[in-house]
Amino acid sequence: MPARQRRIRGSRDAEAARAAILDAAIAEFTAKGLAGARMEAIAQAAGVAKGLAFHHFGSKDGLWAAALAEIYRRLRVGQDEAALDALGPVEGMRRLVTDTFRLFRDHPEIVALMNEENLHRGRHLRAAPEVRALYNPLFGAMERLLAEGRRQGVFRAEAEVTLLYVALSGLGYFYCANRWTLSAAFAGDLFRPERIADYERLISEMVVAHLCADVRRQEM
Amino acid sequence: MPARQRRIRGSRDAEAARAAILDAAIAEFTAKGLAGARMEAIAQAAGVAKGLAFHHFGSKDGLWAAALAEIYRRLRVGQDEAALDALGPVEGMRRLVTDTFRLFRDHPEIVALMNEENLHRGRHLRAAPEVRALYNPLFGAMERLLAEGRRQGVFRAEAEVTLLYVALSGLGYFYCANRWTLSAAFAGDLFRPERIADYERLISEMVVAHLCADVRRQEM
DNA sequence: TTTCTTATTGACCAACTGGTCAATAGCGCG
DNA sequence: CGCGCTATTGACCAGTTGGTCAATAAGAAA
Repeated sequence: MPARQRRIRGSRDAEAARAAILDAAIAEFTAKGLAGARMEAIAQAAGVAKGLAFHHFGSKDGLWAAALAEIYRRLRVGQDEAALDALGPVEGMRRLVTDTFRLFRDHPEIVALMNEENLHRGRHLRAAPEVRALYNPLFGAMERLLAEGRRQGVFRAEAEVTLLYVALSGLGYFYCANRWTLSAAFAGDLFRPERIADYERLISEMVVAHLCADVRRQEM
Repeated sequence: MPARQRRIRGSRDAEAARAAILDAAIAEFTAKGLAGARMEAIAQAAGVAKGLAFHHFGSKDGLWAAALAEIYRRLRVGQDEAALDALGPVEGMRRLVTDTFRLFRDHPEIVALMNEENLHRGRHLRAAPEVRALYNPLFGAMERLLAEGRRQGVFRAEAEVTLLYVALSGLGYFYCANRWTLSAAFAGDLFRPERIADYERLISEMVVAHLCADVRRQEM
């Protein structure tokens, strides 16, 4: 068997160099944003010449687009929709909320790049139509949870999946994206483990409570 | 009576020029971010020489800090906590959710600047301790709503105000902050009026359902 | 080996950008 | 009126930055 993998045409290991540049770019973009990032700094962190980054990615924008695609790949693999079905509707939905929260917590680069991409009105993302398909399996799993919940009679509220997903993501996203301004504004580090645990409990209860709630609640 | 206001020492109207620069800066920062913004573009949009911006704000960072302070001022005046008490616990809380959502929807500059400030780990905000006090009246109003709700027996869940506020804000924030990537990823413009109305209903129900829910819900 | 393709480098550049400064022009004050 | 203070300008600058390019190295193909 060949030692590792078929080497790409050219020199030592083009694939590895490309990956190193991409990793360094994600780190730099996360810390400085698109406009604030420096190609020289990225190349240096990757241990290659600056020209090589342009050789592999064409331009700063090209590198950004590649970084963004990689981010969405990580987002997809972080959400394990297969595991949800086995948990049943209530626990499955709760798990989806906490997993999404954890994903944003553990991957600041996802949050940072999504923010920056929205600053540019999703220009680079619109050019990547494959991203849309990533959400299909997740939405499918959510549909199944909702249907099963209604069948069992525990879920009484109607819910549209995409809006529900937006709400559920937002609960986790904001906490992570605005970590610094929130901490500065209200005092107290939000990322202390017990605060995180409190919040995780709050938001999963919130989603479940809504799904289980009778649509006609007592009017005060 | 003097025509308008006492003019400041110096030439024509320093205050007006300062305000024009600040407005232009907020617009430019919103569109391009801190690193992407150009001092020359800001000055041109304000109709003044670039040097004047430095004269009034010292540096790009100084201008950023001033813009950020102005943003938080707008955030405060957009939340009318006095009106909440009159609505009673359920409707008051619902109103708080929808008002916060509307605030982020109508003021993209708040969302954009908060995002960028978090990229810099809240460095500029920590230097502005007056921001902390802005939240006190809001938190006070929330506390009163919660207490009244518990007294009436409609709110059965325990809730800590700051975490509840984070959750409630996140529901509206994410929808606006990620408008472009969400639209690109799932197809369909999120800002069509009926989608907004659907979402508004969803998130206010979500918060209220949680507060009203019995902590011990039926386990599936 | 020779050749062809491609990865990789380091020097180089033209454009840009935050910031400075000397000069000027209004305005209030004595 | 003349003095002093400050807003305002436009020219200027030095450091930076995305991007280019000719030269080189190194594997694959023949």
